[in-house]
Amino acid sequence: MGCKRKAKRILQTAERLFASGRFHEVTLDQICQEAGVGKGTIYRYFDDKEDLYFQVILTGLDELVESMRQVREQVDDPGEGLRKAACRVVEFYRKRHALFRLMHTEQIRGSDRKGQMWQKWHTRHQAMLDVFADFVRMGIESERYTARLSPEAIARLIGGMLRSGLRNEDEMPGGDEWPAVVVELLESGLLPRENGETS
Amino acid sequence: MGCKRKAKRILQTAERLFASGRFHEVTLDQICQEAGVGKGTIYRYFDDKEDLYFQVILTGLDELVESMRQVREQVDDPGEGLRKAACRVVEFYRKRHALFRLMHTEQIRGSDRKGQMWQKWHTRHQAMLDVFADFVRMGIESERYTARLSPEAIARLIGGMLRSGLRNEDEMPGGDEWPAVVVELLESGLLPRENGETS
DNA sequence: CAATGAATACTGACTGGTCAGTTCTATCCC
DNA sequence: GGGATAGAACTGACCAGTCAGTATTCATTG
Repeated sequence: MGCKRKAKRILQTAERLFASGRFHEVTLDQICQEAGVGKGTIYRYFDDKEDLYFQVILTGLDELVESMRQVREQVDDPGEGLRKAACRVVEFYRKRHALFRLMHTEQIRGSDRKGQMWQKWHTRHQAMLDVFADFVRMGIESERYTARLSPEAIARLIGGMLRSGLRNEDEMPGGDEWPAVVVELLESGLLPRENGETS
Repeated sequence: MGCKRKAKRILQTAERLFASGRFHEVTLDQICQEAGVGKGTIYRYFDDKEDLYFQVILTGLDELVESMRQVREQVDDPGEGLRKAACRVVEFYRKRHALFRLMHTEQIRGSDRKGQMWQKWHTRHQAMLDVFADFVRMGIESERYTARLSPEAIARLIGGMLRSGLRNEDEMPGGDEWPAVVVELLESGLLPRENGETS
């Protein structure tokens, strides 16, 4: 049982290192050295390298999901909700850029244990997107939005845009602004328009 | 100098295998076996495993860029251009799903030769996005669009959305439709609106 | 056209290094 | 004291990359 302080240090170090290089470029010796723990200690808390890798991702994603759900609880207005949620995501990944890289370095299938791991990843990622989808749905139900796409699909689009923005934040306009701007851009495509159609 | 038939086979096999697993999970023995060439032959055409990996990506990306540039030559209307370009991207990656995975499995920096490689990747990726950006710019200059974001930024957003869509095509509405729908959704956020503002 | 030989393309067994994972003893600190 | 930990030393698997030898191609010559 013991304190999980060591486990936490290992996770933090691993997060940083795994984000700075590919899986095979990061050695456990490196991790335990930089974390200031013995190599054996890693194996006290994690099954193997692969497990450690996934724990890094999953614990990080859990934090994000938790934070997103708060937004859903606290906000009623769809537009505001979408903007707040977007800002939340961006803030989170900005703070933990290492995790961002890691999270979106899409790794691959696999029907074994690794498959289960990606299953878990998928669940959490979905949970995050669901927050966006819920706000969109809210907007549609209250007839503020009209959409040719499902809320889930739109949620994914938002996710994709935020990801692109994060990857190139230097090209995005001032500071905390851009996530809101991006969401508004998309949102205004959801608003019903009386006059001319797009195409 | 002989035909590069073998080189091509190696590239094709490598594309498939690299897309199906992470870099360290794919062995050269596997590649040369499935490609039906001797291991040494790989080294006749490629410097090393890393080089092979990048060649797969770069040659693929080159094809896509070429295809995108055609769209720019052939289309004048911004809206139509964006839609066509989006469809082109999606078609391409649909045909070569392996490449899609590979392309967007963002690998990591590195100041050595690997850095140069990512430089090249970046150039080509930029070239692809530039096609979108050019159409957006065209729309802005002709005063059809008004945007709070730069054409480059918007191009990235489009890229992000298409990527999300491709990753989950099953959730997207009917067949070849969705790229156009997605672009129109964003485009309608670019059209000037007389009445109420979004926020 | 066949024979010759040189150049080039190719093969796959082998090697050396790397590293995940284990074990064990000395040490820490609760 | 006793459980947790450090970390050195070890092992065994694995695999990128090599290279000596074989096959193929092609130009040259009688």
